[in-house]
Amino acid sequence: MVKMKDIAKVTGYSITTVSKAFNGYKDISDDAKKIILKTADDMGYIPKANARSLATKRSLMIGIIFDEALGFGIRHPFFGAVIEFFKEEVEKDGYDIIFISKNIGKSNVKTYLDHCRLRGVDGVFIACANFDNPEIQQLINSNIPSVTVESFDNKIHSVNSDDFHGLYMGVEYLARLGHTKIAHIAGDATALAGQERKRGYLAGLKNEGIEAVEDYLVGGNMFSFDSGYKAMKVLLGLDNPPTAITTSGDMMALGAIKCIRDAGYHIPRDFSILGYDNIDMLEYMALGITTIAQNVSQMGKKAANILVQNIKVPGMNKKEIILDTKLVIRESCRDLNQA
Amino acid sequence: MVKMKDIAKVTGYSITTVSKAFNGYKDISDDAKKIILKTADDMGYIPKANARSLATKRSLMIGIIFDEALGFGIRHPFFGAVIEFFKEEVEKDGYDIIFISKNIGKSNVKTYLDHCRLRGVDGVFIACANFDNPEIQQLINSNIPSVTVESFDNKIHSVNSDDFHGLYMGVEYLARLGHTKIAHIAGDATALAGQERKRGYLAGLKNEGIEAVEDYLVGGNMFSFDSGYKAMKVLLGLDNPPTAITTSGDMMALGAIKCIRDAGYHIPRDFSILGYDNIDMLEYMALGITTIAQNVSQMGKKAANILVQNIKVPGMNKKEIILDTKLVIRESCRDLNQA
DNA sequence: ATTATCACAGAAAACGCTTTCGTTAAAGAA
DNA sequence: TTCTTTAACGAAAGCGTTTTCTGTGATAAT
Repeated sequence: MVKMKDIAKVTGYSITTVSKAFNGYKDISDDAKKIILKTADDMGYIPKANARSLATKRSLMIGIIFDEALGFGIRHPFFGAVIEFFKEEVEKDGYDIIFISKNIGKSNVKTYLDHCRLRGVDGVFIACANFDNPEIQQLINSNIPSVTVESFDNKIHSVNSDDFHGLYMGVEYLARLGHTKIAHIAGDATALAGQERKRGYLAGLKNEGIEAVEDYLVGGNMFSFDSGYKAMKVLLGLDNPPTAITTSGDMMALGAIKCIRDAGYHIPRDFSILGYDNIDMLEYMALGITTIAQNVSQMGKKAANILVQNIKVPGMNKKEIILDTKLVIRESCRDLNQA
Repeated sequence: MVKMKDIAKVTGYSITTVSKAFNGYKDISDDAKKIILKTADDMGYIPKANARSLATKRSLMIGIIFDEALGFGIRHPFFGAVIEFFKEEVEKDGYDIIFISKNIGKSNVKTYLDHCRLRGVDGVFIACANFDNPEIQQLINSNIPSVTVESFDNKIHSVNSDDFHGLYMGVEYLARLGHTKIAHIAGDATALAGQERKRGYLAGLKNEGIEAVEDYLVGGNMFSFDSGYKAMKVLLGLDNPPTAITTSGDMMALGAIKCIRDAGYHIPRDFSILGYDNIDMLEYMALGITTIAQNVSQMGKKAANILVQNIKVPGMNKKEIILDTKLVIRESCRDLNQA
C-alpha cells in the first residue's frame, strides 16, 4: 500500500510537506501542493484512518447504541429508520458509524463505554436505551459527546417528537369522527414517549369533554406487537368496549388489529384503530392504517447535526429539539357521522 | 486515558511485558501476568484499537456493502435482517461492522475499495450489490477477503438459498390446492435470485404437467412493492387471469395484494398469492401471507463464519453454500378442492 | 566445573500519520 | 547596506501498540 513516504520519495518533498498538502496547511506553495496531490492521485494513495486517528486523537467514527429489550437490533421498524437517516447525515461529514455493544469478542471490553473507548469513537448516538441503566449513565457521564432521540436526560442532547400533541391531535380527530368511547393502549411507562403519548390522550379527552374511562387505558409495558395484541384482548373483553383505540406505537396497533381480526371483527367497521409512528411497514399493508407520523428523517438528521456540532465545539450547551407530529389519515378509522 | 505505559510504571514491568500479558505470549511468568492483568483491570485500562491496528495491520472491522437501487439502506426488509444476524455472529469474534459507502465526506475516497482501505477493514460482506458494477469488481479483485449472499461470482464466497427449489415447491403446493392457472411475478432478471426463482417456477409447472402461459410470466425488473403492484395490474387485465400468483419476493407480493384489493377483489377468495423470503413484516400483517421462507439467520451466520475463517486463513478455497428453503403456509392461498 | 538449556524480561524498532518548531532564502523596510 | 519579515520547507517527536531480538540468571546436562 502506498503511503506518504512513497509520495515524498517520488515528489522529492518531505513527508511533512506531503501531509501538509492534504491537510490544508498554509505554509506550502501552490506548486508543491499541486504536484503532491496529483502524484498521490496517480499512485492511488488512500490515507490510513488508523494512523491518522492515532496522531490526531480523532477517529471520525460515531458509535450507535441500541439497547432495546425487543431484540430487533438493526431491524427495529422505528429506530432502524432513524439510524439510517442519521447515518446518511453524518457520512456527509466523513463519519462512519459503528455499533456499540458490550461483550465484544474475548477482550476485556465489558461495557458500552469500554467499547467506545476501544474504538475511540468521537461521539455516540444513543438511539434507543433505558436511561436507568447504569451503563448508559456511565456513558453519558463520560466526556464523549452524545445525543439521543425519543428520550430525555438533562445531561445529553435530545431530539423528540411532540408526542403529547400527537395523541392529543389523534383523539381530536377521532372525536370529530363521532367517537366518544376512545381507548388507549399505552406504551412503556418508563419511556418518555410512552408517558407523553398517554398524557396527550388524556388531555385530548378532556379537551373534547369526554370523561376518561379507567378501563379504556390499558397496556403500559412494551411497544410490541404482542403487547398490543394482549391489550386489545382485554379491551375486547369489556362489557362496554370502546369504538376507537389509540395506541402508543404502530407495532401495538398491528397487534391490536390482528387481535380484532382473530376475534372475527372488522376494521374499521367494528373498531377504529389509530397507530403511532408511521413506520415504513404501513405503506405496504393492504389495509391503510391511520397513524400519527413522527418525522423520522428529521429526527435522524437533527440528531446527527447536533452531535457533529458538539464534536467540533466540545463545550456546547445542551440542546433539546421537539419535532412536529402529523396526522396521516388512511383507512382504519371509521366516520360515525355518516353511518 | 490509561495506557500500557501507565500500567508498566505502576507494576514496575516494561511495556513489552505488559503487552505480552494481554496477548497470550508464553515468555512471561504467571506471576507477572496476574499482576499486570489485575492492575490493568483496576486502572480501567482499555486498549486502543487504532494503535493496535497500526501495529498489527488488522483492524477487527468488517465492511458492509449495501449497493441497492431501492435506497432502503439499513431498513431493507430482507438484507437488513441478514446483516443483523451477520453482525451478531462476527461480534462473537470481536469484529465490528462498518458500512462502506463511496463518497465519504470530503476526502479523496471515491470508491468502495478506497473506503475499505481507508478504514483498513479485514474483510467485506457484500450484502447486496450488482456484480456488473466495476466498483464491485474492483473490490472483489482486491486482496480483501469477501463474501456475498444472494448472488454468485466465482471469485468470491457466497451463501445462497435454494431458490430454484423454493419456487418449485411453491407451484407444487399451489397445484396440490387445485390451481392450474399459476402466474409468476419475476424479480430482477439480472439477479441470480430472480433467475433461479423463475427457473423454479417454470420447472415446477412442467413437473405438474401444466403448460406455461406466456402472459402469466410478468415483472422482471425490481423486487419492489411498486413493481409487484404494476405486474399484478397487467395480470388483472388479462382475458383469462390466473387464479394463483407466485412472486419473486414478499415486497412484490405485498404490492400485488394491494393492487388486487384496490381492484375490489379479495384474497384468497379471488386470488391466491405466494410470497418469497418470509420477511419479518409478514408476521404483523392481518392477512397471513403464505410464502417461501429463506433461512435468513443461517444466511447471515454462515456468511459471517466463512468470512472470518477466510480472514484467518487467507488462501482459503472458494466456498458456496446453498441453504434450504421452506414453505410457510398461512392464509393467502385458497384450496380449490374444497370449494 | 563447564556448558547447554530454559524461563523470563526488556530495549528498540516499527506501524503511518500529524504537528510543532526551527531553518533558510528571498523580499521588504530602514 | 543592514535588519526584519515572510514564505516555504523539513527534522523530529509523538500517538499507543506489537514484535523481534538480545540479555540475564537459574537450572539442567555433561
